Amino acid sequence: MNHDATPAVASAGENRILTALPSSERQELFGLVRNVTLPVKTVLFEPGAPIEALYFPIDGVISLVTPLHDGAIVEVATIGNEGIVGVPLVPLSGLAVRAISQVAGHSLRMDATSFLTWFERSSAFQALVDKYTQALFGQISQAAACNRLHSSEERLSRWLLMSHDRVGSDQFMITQEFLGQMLGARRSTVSVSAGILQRAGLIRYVRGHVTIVDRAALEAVSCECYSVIKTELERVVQPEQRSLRSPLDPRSSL
Amino acid sequence: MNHDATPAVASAGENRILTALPSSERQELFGLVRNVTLPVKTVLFEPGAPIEALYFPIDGVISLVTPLHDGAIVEVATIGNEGIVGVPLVPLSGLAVRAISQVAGHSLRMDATSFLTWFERSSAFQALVDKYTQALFGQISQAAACNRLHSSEERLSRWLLMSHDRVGSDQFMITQEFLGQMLGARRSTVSVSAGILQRAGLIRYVRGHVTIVDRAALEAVSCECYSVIKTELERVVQPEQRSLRSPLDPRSSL
DNA sequence: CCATGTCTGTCCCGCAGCGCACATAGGTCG
DNA sequence: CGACCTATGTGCGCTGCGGGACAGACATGG
Repeated sequence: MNHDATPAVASAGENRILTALPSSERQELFGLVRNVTLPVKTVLFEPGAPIEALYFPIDGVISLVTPLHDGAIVEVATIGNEGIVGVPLVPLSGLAVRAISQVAGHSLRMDATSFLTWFERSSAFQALVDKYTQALFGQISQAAACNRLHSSEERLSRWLLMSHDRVGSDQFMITQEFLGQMLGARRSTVSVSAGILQRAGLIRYVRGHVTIVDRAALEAVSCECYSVIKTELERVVQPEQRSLRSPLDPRSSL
Repeated sequence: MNHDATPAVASAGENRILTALPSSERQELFGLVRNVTLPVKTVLFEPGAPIEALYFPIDGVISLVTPLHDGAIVEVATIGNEGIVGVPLVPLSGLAVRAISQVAGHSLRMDATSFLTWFERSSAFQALVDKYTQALFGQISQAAACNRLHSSEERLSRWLLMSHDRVGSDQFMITQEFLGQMLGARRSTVSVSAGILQRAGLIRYVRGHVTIVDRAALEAVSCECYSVIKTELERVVQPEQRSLRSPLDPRSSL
């Protein structure tokens, strides 16, 4: 399933967390990772299972999903080359979610022990990981609100945009059945929503092959959550700045 | 709004994170905190605003909510004496959510700088904070799924149970209007759901005063999310153990 | 004790999306 | 080429809940 010695650079380039490191550290870290190919539906870890390895995606999309007792699953975050799969990492403990690849691609795999060692050793690495963890936290929070209040069409558009950003291509594969699970919607609902987008000329969708045709229009259809999440993720690898949004109403009293 | 020198122990006792620390460290930490009273609707921080202080609730309930551009807000997590308000903390950065007290109570307030200092200095403190952060992460993930798939009645029951655990009493105050915002539902929807629970004899609800009458029955009505989240939060202050749930299907391949 | 504001129960309408079912088109493989 | 599987489009009834609007019960201050 995974192949060592795969060419290190894929279509979307490198993982942006690692790229943001000082080059000397980055070179050292590259010695600790292994390039693995992740076919669609590969499960990287299950809820509660201790994390043995973390993944720095290069291309493709990996989702964090919450499985419910009745077998339903709901996506809570998607991770691409802007992030890390496996944080927040606590030794001997596990995350409460499943990580599963949605769009096939490549990742750099790092042992949890190596990760922890580097986290201790490199303040640059630690800062990036901490910032990403916080952004991931925000992404999930936004998804929680989005899942509650936004329509299936808005959420579908958001999902397509987020995936478009992550795979380095206008086209990628995802079946409507699978998409329905991610969005917490019935397949037929996805079919209808996708049909609307398709007839409007925003996408093309044939047997699992999605093509983004009119990105700008898609952004207009999508809910605000897309840009909110994107902005927050961009901040992780951007140089210093104080606050995420305008400090609107700094804590009311106290 | 906040009063120093408030009696240190309230109905629900102490904050369980701090209580789990070795007593010597705990005593030292108590020198850094201040007991503050948090009336209902007190905003502790806004999305994007740098965190200046963290709160260790003693009683009462504080919610993390995601505000949307149209003014709607959705609750993504509730925090009581089992947790910390303000994590994951990254210097100069802010969380993407608003923290607002839902049920009035008391908290121990700690400056962010003191928090970071202790986080560096005490491995016990660090371990607890990290574990709680991970549990909070899980709580939000579960809420994201719950918000999508569960009925308003299930979610209402869950909310009541979680609050019941946190306030040290069978009775507390929360208006249906406010509850509706938390649940991402109309007030009238809450009224109907609450009416059903009330007529069934599970709760009493008069002008903002909720009384939990039949807790067991409430658990039966609530979705699984209540127990999933509770279990995960309990683990934080419990002695070592390896995994959250059974390591069902350890990563499929690789 | 009354006025005003708050909180709640209820009703009507409309719709998004579920549950279920079925038909068809695009691929695959022998 | 034909059997067969996968993925999609679509229709229909049902329902939970949004949107909006009122009226009654309760609380608090003047």
